[in-house]
Amino acid sequence: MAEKKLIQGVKGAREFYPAEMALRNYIYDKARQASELYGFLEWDGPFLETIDLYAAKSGDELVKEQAFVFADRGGDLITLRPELTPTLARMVAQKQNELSYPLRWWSFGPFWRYERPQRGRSREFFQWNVDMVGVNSPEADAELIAVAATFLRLSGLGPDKTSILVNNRKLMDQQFSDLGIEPEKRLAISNAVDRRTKMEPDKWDAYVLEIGLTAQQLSGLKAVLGNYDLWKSSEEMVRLMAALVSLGVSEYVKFDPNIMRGLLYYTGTVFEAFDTSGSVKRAIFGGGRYDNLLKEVGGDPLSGVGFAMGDVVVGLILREAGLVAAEDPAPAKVLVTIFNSETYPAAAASSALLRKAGINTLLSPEATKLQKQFKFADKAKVRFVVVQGPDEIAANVASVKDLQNATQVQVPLADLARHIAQGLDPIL
RNA sequence: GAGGCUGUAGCUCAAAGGCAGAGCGCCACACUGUGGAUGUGGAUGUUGAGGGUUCGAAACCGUCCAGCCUCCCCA
Repeated sequence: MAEKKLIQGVKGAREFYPAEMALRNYIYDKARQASELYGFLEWDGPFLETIDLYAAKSGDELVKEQAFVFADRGGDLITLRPELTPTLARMVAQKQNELSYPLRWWSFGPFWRYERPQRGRSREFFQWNVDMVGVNSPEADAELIAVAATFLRLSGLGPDKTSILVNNRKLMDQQFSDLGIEPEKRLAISNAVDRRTKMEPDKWDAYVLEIGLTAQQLSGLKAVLGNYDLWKSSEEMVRLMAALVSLGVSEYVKFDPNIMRGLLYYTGTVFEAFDTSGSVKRAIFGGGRYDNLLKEVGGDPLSGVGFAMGDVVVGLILREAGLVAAEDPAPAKVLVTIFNSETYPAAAASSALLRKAGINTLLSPEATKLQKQFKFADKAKVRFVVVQGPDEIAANVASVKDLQNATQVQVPLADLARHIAQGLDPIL
C-alpha cells in the first residue's frame, strides 16, 4: 500500500487480459481457417523495417505522420511496420524467380501507427493480410473477396449483418473521363467521393464545385454515384460478379460506385466490408487490385490483389453481436483440491493421472478451506471437483463432484480419469 | 495535427461550494468435509496530478496527464 502509483503503459498500446486474448485468438483462428480453406500459405515479415522501405512511397501520410520511427545505436532510422504490403513486395522481389505463381500468402501480426486512439483505432493493432500475387484476372479478385466473405461466415457474421461493397477504379475513371473531368482533378474527386457519406449533401455539393467541377459535371457525377447498375457496363465487373456467384459468396457482395479507397496504388477492383446492423461505422476490411507491386522496391512489375483486416473493428463488431463472450476463457475441466497439509501428495498424484489422460486439470496450490476451493472451482468454471481427504486416501478412492448437476460419487483412483472423461464427453 | 466530453472505492456511478455515498464485487460469519442462492456483519478513497480562488473545493479557474467521441487518415 505504500507505493500506490502504477506506472502507465504506452498510449494506444494494447493490453490483452485473458478475455481479450481469447477474442484475438478467435479472430486469428477464423482468419487461419478462411485462408487455409482457399489453400493460402501463412508467412510473416520482420516487425522492424528501415524507413527507406516506406519512403519509396514518399509524401504518404502513413509514413510521414503515422509511423513510429526511432534511431538505432548506429544511427539508422528504424520503423515499426505500419503496413505489410511493402514488406511483401520486398520479400517477393528478393526471390522473384524462385517463387511459383500465383503466390497465395496470408499473415496475421502486429502493426503500429502513431495516431490518436479512438473507437476502432489504436496505435498497436493486429492485422490479417491476404494477397494473391502474379495473376491479373477478375476471377482472382473474386477469389480474394471469397476468402474475406468466408471469414465473415465462419465468424458468425452473416450477410444479414455485413456487406462487402465492390467497385472498380478503371470503371470509375472511365465515368470521370466521360464527364470530362480532367485527370488532375480525379484524385480530389476520389477523396470527395470517399467522404460523401460523412458530409451533408449541400456541403458536399459545394465542396465538389470548389474542386473545380461544373454544375453539369456535378449532377453527372451524382447520377453515376447513384447508379447501382453501372457495373453491367464493365466487362471486368461482370466477370467478377459472375465468379462470386459461382464461388457461392455473392449474397455478401454488392456493387457500390461510392467505394473508392484512398490508397493510390489500387488500379482495378476495390472492395470494403461494413457492419450493416450494429453501431460500428468503420470498414471491417478493405482491399483491391494493385499493379506494379514490386517496381518501387526494385523488382520486375507483378500484379496482385489483396486485402487487410484490423483486429480492432472486427473485435468490436463480434463483441457487439454477442458472437464472442466477454469472459475469461475456461480451459480447465477439473479442480483437484487439497484437503489439508498432509494430503498434497495424493492430490498432486491425482492431478498427474488426469493430465496424463489429457484432461486439463487445476491443482489447488495450498490447503485452504474446502469451501474456498469450491468457490474458486465455480469461478474457474470447471465441471468437476476432486476431493481426497483421509477417508478417501485410506480407501484408495477419490470423491468427484459434478458441479453441473451437484452430484457426488466416490471413484477408485484407477477409474478416476475415465470417469471424468466420460462425464465430459458421454460418447466415450 | 484540430475540436468536444469525461476523470470520485476493485467495477458502474451519486454527491453541484458546507460531515465523500450507493449498488455490484471482495472478506468474514450463519455452514469448522463441499460451489452458485439467501441473510447478517466488515474492509476499502491523496475525489487522475500538482497549483490557484475561497472561511471552506470532488465541485469554480488555469496547467499537465489519461480515457472516450468527432474530424484528418486508415485496418
